[in-house]
Amino acid sequence: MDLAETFIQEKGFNGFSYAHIAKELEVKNAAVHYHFPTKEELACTVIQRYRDRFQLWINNSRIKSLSPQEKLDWFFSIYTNTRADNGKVCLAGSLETEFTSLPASLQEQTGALTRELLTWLEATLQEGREKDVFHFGGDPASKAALILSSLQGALQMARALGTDTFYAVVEQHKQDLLAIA
Amino acid sequence: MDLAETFIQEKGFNGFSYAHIAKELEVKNAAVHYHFPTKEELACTVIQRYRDRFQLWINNSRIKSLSPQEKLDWFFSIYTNTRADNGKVCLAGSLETEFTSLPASLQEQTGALTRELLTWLEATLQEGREKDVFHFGGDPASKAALILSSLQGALQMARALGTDTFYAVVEQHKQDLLAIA
DNA sequence: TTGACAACTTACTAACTAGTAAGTAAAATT
DNA sequence: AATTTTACTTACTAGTTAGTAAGTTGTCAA
Repeated sequence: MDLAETFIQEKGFNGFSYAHIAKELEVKNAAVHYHFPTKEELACTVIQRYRDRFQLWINNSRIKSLSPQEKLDWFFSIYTNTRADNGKVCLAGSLETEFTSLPASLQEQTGALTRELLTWLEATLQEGREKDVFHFGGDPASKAALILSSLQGALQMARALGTDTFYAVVEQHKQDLLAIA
Repeated sequence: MDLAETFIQEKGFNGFSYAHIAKELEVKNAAVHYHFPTKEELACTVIQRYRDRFQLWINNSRIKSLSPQEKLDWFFSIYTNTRADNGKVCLAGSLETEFTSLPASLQEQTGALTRELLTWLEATLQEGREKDVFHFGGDPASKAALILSSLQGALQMARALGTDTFYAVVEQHKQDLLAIA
């Protein structure tokens, strides 16, 4: 599952095979099929684990007790670490790019994951605006979608333009949110 | 080339084959290879054409004479039309997601395309700020990267969450840029 | 000690992948 | 009219894909 998750983030769902996983584990093809009969099931389990992990994090009292700025920094750090880890890309972003060629169950999982990320980010932005530390106009849901889409896109862009571009985007988001109106 | 461009935007570089193109054209596999010996060459030509088209647009006097707001609206409309066209995704974004499994020439083309988009957007943002119609802090290059990455990401996100999410992101960008400080 | 089960391997299939070599038929050039 | 070129088709290759069926081996419980 670790390998599958890595491969999806590095090469996409259509970019890896059972053979790739088997080779890394130094086992045969069929050994992987024994644990995950179909590729769809494998990927589905990987996304579910990813979702569970995120829910565990955001329900952790350490994260819950952070200030809005600290929460946002923590959220950004997820993406910064993803970038630092061999130029990986957001799991949701990778799957959305291949969305139309994905089995239905994966499309649903991808949607669910994206909605969960968006929901938490929206709540954090709203909390920050109420506490007068974030400044932005419009709907928190729209601003959350803007930030999430940008982080997704920036991880991809960084592959072509380098990590500096990714950092610039993150800093610009902070600038935009924290600037006194 | 039209079909290849569409396929890259719909299924990704690794998501289509010579057979797909041949079938659509009602010719044989080898007929496509006659015009484009390798898949790498085919995709390379497609990206080059896309780049040329963009350069033609931005050097057109009709686009050049637009106000910064109108230029930005025009730029957004490219992505809105892409979304409307069967839920396609940004060419650069699609290629960046598969970047690590792409031949070197395609990686270079992808980088060049992204830089060209970014350069134009940066100049437009700077022009708008100088004319006091756009308001944002920080470097225009960073703000350009933020907006481009977000448009890329929003097209992908819209596949999982629907077109409304894409529109919300575009409106939020306008809100952010045009809000009086 | 037997037997059940988990975790494999061996050996395979059918479909698809990019790419090629040789032949063909019509159009354009000489 | 003869020749060349363009745009194919037919027929193929070698490699990869997800997935399967049948057999093997070690572990653990009754």
